[in-house]
Amino acid sequence: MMKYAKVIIDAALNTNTTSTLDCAWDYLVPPNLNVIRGSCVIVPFGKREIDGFVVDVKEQTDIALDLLKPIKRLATNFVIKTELLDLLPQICDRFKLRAIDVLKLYLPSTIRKGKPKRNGKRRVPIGIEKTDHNVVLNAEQQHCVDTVLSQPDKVFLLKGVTGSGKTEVYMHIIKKVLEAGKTALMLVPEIGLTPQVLANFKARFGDVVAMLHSKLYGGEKFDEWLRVEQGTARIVIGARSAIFAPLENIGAIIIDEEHDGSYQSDSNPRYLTHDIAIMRAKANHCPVVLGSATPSVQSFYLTQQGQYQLLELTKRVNNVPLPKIELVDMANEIRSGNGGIFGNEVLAELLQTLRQRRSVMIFLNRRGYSQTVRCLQCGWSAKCENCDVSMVYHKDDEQLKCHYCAARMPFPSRCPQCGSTYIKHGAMGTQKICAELEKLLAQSNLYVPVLRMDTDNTQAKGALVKILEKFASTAPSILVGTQMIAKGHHFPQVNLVIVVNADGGFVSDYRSAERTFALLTQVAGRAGREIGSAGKAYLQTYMPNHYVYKFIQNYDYNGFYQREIAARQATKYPPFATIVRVLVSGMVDTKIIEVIKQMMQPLRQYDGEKQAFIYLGAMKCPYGRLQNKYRYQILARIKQDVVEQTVNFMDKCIKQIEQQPIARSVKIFFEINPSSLS
DNA sequence: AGCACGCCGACT
DNA sequence: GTCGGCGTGCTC
Repeated sequence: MMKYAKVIIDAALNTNTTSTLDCAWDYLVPPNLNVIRGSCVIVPFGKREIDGFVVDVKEQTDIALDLLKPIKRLATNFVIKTELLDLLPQICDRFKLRAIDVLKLYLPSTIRKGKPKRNGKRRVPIGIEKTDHNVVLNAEQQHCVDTVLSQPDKVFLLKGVTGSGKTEVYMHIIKKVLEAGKTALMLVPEIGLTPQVLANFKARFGDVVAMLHSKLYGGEKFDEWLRVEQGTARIVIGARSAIFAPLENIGAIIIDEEHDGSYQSDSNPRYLTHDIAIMRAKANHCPVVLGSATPSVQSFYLTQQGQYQLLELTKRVNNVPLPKIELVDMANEIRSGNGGIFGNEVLAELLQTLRQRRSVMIFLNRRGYSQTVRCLQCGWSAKCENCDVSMVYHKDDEQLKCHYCAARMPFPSRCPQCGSTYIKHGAMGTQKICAELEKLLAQSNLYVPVLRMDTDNTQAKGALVKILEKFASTAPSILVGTQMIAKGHHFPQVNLVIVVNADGGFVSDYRSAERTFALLTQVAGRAGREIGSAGKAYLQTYMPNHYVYKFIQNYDYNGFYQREIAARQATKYPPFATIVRVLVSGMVDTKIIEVIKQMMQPLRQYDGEKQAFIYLGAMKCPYGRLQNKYRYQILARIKQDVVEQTVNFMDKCIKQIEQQPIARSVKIFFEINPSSLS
C-alpha cells in the first residue's frame, strides 16, 4: 500500500501571515524511508529542495498521482513529540501563526542541523558548594507544595515577597514530580539566567537538570536539548523558548517571575508563554505554577475571576526586614540649585555607605534612555488626554504622539504648565553616570571601584558573570547598570540602592505603571539582604505624587492592583479589552496606504453592525520608516466579550487582502496584545 | 519566496 | 529580427 505524507514546507516566507504556501503539501513516502508523523524531511518543491515537517501519514491523497513527488530524505532523525504536534492547530489559531513558524519553534535549526560539540564533557556551574539538601519548609510553603500536587489540572499563582522562599517551593514540587516518575519544566526570565539559580538546581538534582537558553553555543545547546529528547535530563530550566522543550510525561510547569516581559515574544513568531504552558499542562494533566512577588495584572485578575488559584507566601524565611524606600523629588533638587545626577541626601548617603565599607547598586531604567517628555522645572510631562498614557516624542516631525489613539501635539518650546524652557526628552546613559561618579568620588577622596554593567558590555559570553563576581568579591564597590542588575542576584554586602530615574519606565504604554511597580520593588529588594542590616533604596523621580510610588514604598501589591484594575476597567484596556495591531510595511508607501484603506473598510462596516471596537484607527508607525521600508499600522481595541469572533474577522480580512494583487509588494503582520507599538 | 512564462519596447 | 523589462501564475 502506497503511503502519502502531508508536509508543511519551509518556503522561507518572512511574514507572519498566511499565503498559499502555508498549507500541507502531499508527497509520496518512498518505501525505504522511515517517515512518520513528526518527521523532518527534505522535499523537492518546484526546482528547489526545501525543509518540511510531516504532520500526517495517510494511505490516500486528493492530489493527482502524476503531480506527486517523493520525499527526498530525512533532514534529521529527531521526531517532533506527539503532544506538541497535537497542539499545533491550537497554537496557530490562538496567535494567528503559520504552522511552519510553530514547527520551527518545536525543532529549531540549531537542533535540526546542529552537531554535538563537547565530547560528553559538561560545564559545571560555579557556586555549587553554597546548598542544603534537606531544607525544611515552613507551614505556608508546605501548604503550597501540597495544594499544587493534589490538584494537577489547575493553574496556580504563587505570590510571595522577595525572600519568602518561592524557589524552595518549586524545588519541593519538582522533587515530588520526579519521584512520581515524571518530568518538570521551569522557566525563568532570560535576563535572570544567572549561574546562581542554575547552580542551585544542579546541586540539588544533579545531572537530570538541563539548561536551555540563548546564551549557550550551538553545540552546547544541542547537547542539552539531546539529553532532554532522550530522557536523560528530566528537569528543564530555561528561558521563554524552553516552553517547547521535547519533554514527555510532564508533571509540573513552573514560570518563575511570571510578570516578566521576556515571556512575551515580541518578534515573529509572537506568542505568550503562559498560554502555551497552560496548553501543554492540559495535555499532560499537570499543574502550572506562576510565581512572582509582583504578579502581572492579567494573572492576578484571573485569580480574582476564579480561573487561577491564588497561593500566598507572606513570611520572609530569614526575617530580614525589607529595605526602607525613600522618594527623592528631582524637580525640587533642580529648584534648589542641584543640577547633578544625585539628590543631595542621596549623595550624602552614598558617600557614607561607602565609608562604612558597604556596597552600592546604582540603577538606570531602560538603558538610561526615555522617550517621555518632561519639564525639568515643574515636573510636567506630556500625557494623552484620552488614554492616560505618556505621549512619545517623534523625531521625524517634532511631534508628541499617543500610541493608542490619534492624539498628537507639537513638541512644546515652553512648558504648558509653568512656562519654563527646560523641557527635556531622553536621559543620561550608564557610561556618563560612571564618569560622573568617579569625579564625585575623587572629590571626596574615596577610591572605590565603579563597575559598569549594561547590554553593551555584557554581550560576550561570560562577561556578565565576570562583572558580577568582581562586584561580589570587592567591598566596598559600586555597580552601575540597567535592569539586568535587578534580577535574581544576591549580594549581601549591598546596603544602598539608588534608582537614578525611577520614571524611566513610563513610556506610552498602558502597562507602564505595572512594569514600574514590579521593577522598582525588585530593585529595592537588592538592598540590605544581610541579617541585621537595614537596607535603603532611593527612588529619584520627577513625579513624586504618582500613585505607583506610594504603593511601592509601602510594599502594597494589593493596593496597587485595586487601583490599577479600576483604571483598566474605566479606560477599557486589557484585561477588559484586547489590543490588536496590524502592521503593514513595504517599499512603496502609496501601496501600503491603499492596503490599509482596503482593510479598514470592512472593519468599519463590521464595527457599525456589531460595535465591537472601543477604538479603531490607522496611522503611520512611530518608526515610520525602518530599513528602507515604510510602516503603517491599524490599531484596534476590541471589547472583551466579542474578542474571539472579532479577531477571527480581522484575520479573515487580512487573508482576503493578501490574495489580491496590491498586497504583493507589502508585508502584513498581525499581533494580539503587542508588547510594543514601534 | 523562487522561478517560468509571456507579451511589449529598443538594440547588436 | 531578438534581448530583456517585470506582471502573472504555479509550486505536492
